[in-house]
Amino acid sequence: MLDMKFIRENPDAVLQNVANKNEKVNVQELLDLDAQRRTLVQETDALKNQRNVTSEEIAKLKKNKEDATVKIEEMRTVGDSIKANDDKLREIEEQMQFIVLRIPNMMHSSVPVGASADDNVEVRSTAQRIPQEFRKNHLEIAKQLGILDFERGAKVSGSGFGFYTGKGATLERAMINMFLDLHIAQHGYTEMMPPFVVNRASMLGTGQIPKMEDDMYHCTVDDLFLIPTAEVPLTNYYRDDVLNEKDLPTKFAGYSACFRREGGSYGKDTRGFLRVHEFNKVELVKFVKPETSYNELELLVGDVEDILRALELPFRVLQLCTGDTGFSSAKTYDLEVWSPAEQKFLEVSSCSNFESFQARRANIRFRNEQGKLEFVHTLNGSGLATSRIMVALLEHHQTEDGRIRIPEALRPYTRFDWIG
RNA sequence: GGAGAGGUGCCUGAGUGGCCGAAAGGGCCGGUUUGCUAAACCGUUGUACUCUGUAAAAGGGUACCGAGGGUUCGAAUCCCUCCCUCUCCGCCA
Repeated sequence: MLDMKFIRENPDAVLQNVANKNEKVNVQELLDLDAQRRTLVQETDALKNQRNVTSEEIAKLKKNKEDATVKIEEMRTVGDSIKANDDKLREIEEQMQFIVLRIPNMMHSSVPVGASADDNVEVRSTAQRIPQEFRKNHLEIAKQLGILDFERGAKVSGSGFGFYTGKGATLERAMINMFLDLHIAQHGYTEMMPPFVVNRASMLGTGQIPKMEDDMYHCTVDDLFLIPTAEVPLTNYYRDDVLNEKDLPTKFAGYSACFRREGGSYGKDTRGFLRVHEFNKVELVKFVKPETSYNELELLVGDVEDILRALELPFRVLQLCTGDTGFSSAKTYDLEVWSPAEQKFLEVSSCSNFESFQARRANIRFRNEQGKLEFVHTLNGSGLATSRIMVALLEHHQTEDGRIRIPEALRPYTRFDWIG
C-alpha cells in the first residue's frame, strides 16, 4: 500500500508506475475522493468540537441545577449531522481503500521498464545451456525410479497433487533440512515453523488479497486461507508490532507447504512438478531498516545462490523489468535453473524488496534514532522451493544409465549417494 | 462442544455516564545531587488523521481504553454482535 500523502503529492509518478506495471487503477478517482474526504473531515471535526464544548456546558448547567433543554435540543441536530457525516466519510474511505489496495508498489529507479518477461535483464549466469542428449525429463526418470507418483496423487487429491515415494520422499525431506540448516548455520536466519493456514487480515497484509484472492484455497466457514507461501505467516508475524531498531535486520527462515489453486494457468508448465497445487518451500523473510534494504536484497540473492551452488546446479540471475515485477515488489531478482529436458530456464526463486509497501499494509514499524516510528522494509525470497529443485536435480544429476547422483551437500541428509 | 472469568497507555493496575488521553506505582528519557555506582528528588513521556505554520520547529482541532455497531446532548463506563486470552468439564490427536 502506498502512502496517501505520497499519492497526493506525486500523482503523475504513480500513474506512470501503474502503467509500467501493466495495472489498471483509477488513480484520479482516488484523488477526487481524497479531496472530498478532507473537506468532510474538517467539517465533521468542527461539529464534533462544537458538541464537545457544548456538552461540557450542559454538564455545568446540570451541576448547578439549571435548565439545559435548549442546548440539549441544539445538540440533538448537531449529533444527527455528525452521524450523517461519519456515514458519508466511512463510505468515501471504503471507496478509497478499494482503490489504494489495488495500486501496485512504486518501482525502484534501477528497474528497467519493460512489458513482459522478455524484457528482463540477465545479471549474471553460471549456466550453460546444456543439450538434452540422453536425459529423460523428470517425469519419465521419476517414474522409472519409482520416486514420484502423480497418478495416485490425482486419484487421492486431484490433478496437480503428487506423492513422493521411497527415496523420492527421503530426498524431499533431505532438501528441506539442508536448506534450513544452511540458512541458519551460515546465513544467520532464525528458524521458524509457521502455521499453514492464515486469516484474511494476514493475506491482506502481505498483498495476496485482494488481487490474488481467487488463487487461494479458502476455507469459507472459517474465512481462513491455505498459505501460498510461508511469506504470509512469517511477515505477518510482526503485524501491528513495533520492532526495536537494534533487532534489525531480523531474518526468518521457515519451511511450509505452499498451496496454490493456479486457476487459469492450465496449459503452461503443467507437466509434473513444474506447476502443482501443493509444494514444499523454505522461505526467507527479512525485516530491515529502510536505508539498508537494497543491500539486504543483494545479500538475500547471495544466500539463495549458495544453495544452488551447493546443489551443483547451474543458474542465472535475472533482474525483472517493471512489467514482470510482482504487485507488491519494488525490485525483484529471479533465479533460474536450466532445464535440459524442457530446453529452457525454470524459475526456482524470486527475491524481492517490498520497501515499506507490505509494512504499511501490515503496520510493521520500528522506532528510529530520533525515537520516531517508521515503517520497516520487508524482503523475501524462496530459498528454495523443492519441487522445481527436484526437477533440476533429476535432470542435471542424471547419468546415462538412468541413475541419479545425489550432490555431496545433500548426502548427509539423504544417507544415500545414488537413486537407482 | 458445555460452564465461567477477563481484554485499559511501554508494564502492573484503578476507573460503572460529564471534571478521563485516562489515577497510582514501575519503566524509559532529561535534569539536580554524587569521587564512581546505587539511592533520593524534580520534570518529561502515545499514535493516527486534519488544519494553521516553519528552514527545522511549534500550535489548534478530532479520534483512539480488543473490533464493529447501538442508546444518549454526552460513553473506557450502559446495550448488542464479533474476535482473542485464561480457568474448569467433555471429546480427541
